[in-house]
Amino acid sequence: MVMEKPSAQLVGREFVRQYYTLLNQAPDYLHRFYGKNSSYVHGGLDNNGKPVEAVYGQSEIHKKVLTLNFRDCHTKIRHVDAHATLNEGVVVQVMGELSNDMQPMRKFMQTFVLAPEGTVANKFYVHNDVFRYQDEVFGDSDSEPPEESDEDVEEMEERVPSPEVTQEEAATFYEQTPCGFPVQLPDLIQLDLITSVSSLLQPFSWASVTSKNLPPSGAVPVSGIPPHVVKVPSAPPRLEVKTEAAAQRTQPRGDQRPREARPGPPPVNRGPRPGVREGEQGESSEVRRVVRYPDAHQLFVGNVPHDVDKAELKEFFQQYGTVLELRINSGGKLPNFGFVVFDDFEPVQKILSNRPIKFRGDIRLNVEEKKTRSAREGDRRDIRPRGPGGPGGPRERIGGPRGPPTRGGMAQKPSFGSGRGTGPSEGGRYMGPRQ
DNA sequence: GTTGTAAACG
Repeated sequence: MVMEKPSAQLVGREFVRQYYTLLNQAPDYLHRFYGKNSSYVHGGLDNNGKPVEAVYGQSEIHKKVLTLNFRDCHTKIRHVDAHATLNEGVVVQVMGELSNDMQPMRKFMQTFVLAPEGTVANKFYVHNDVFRYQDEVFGDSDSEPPEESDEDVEEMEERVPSPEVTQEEAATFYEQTPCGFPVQLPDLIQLDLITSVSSLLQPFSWASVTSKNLPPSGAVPVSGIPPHVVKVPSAPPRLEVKTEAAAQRTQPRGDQRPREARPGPPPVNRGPRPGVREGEQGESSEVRRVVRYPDAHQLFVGNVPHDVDKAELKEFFQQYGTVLELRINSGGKLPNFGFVVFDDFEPVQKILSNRPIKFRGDIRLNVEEKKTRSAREGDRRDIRPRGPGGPGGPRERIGGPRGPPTRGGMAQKPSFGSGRGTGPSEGGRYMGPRQ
């Protein structure tokens, strides 16, 4: 029959579905995706805390997989990129979160190189599989496995209606290679347009995907699929692989009630998640939700010259970190202030401790950590370190007779009169009068 | 001289 070549994206997606399904349902068979010359690494640190090396070949991979003790492994796929690559292959990059054996979700990135298997059209095997946990690579600074644990598991249970489809898919799988052990040929993903497309349309429904409060990133691009074939809801927020069986096994904390019977809304009290950055969703301009960023990632900037433009200011702040967004409040004659959003709290802290921040040579920007109103109210904190020599005693000579009480040294909020408290008061606050 | 936006279901 005439087989059109499926797009890389289609292959990637189909593969991803099969792979994580198998990982969940029958990890012992996972090695069948690989070939003699395949490479495989799945996170892990050696004794020195260095990421472990890959293993090669199907049987080594099989052993390796066994040591990883996959049990009831759940994956949240956040994003899949798939590109055609050399030699008719497809490179697939997956970002998501993985929970094994009831452990907390951990963020990961996984890259596959799928190579045509050769003998059969649209059949691929995994030539390379590179998996790393974010928390193993970055310190723990940016990834937060701990707090994720409880709520997240629960959240997840709630949102997974379980695609029955995946099961039957996996079943077909085994049938193809009934024998339990290493077949010479990897037995891979078999992809013909018919099966994959129909499975995309039918069993594997995007309905099984819920769109909680996600950032608008998870969209798996579906372009490249023959028009008549697939219509996927415009922006599937996230793809989840999970099975019914799996869902049952994972009842957290012994709560056996069915989801539907559970009263009340799911507990979703996570802080605002910094959204996806602006620049890079290539194709379709999807619905962009406005994301609130955590205050800690934002910098309040006052004393901004009236004639700055965003680009200039953004450029200026880029030297401290990645500026995700920058807004300037310029109302008429009002004093100019704005907010700089970074991707992390760290640049903010860096800036704060580098004060005074000079812009255009001599303009001191009034930079502060952004404060929400609630935060501002309570901030008359008296926790400031007492001046040298004790609470009351101006005998140490602070500013001078009749001058403003503290100036220079320990001043909490030296200027901008509003008397709002301060952030972490280190020395070197912005001292009011601009020059 | 200065700290937005939007939204609301209990």
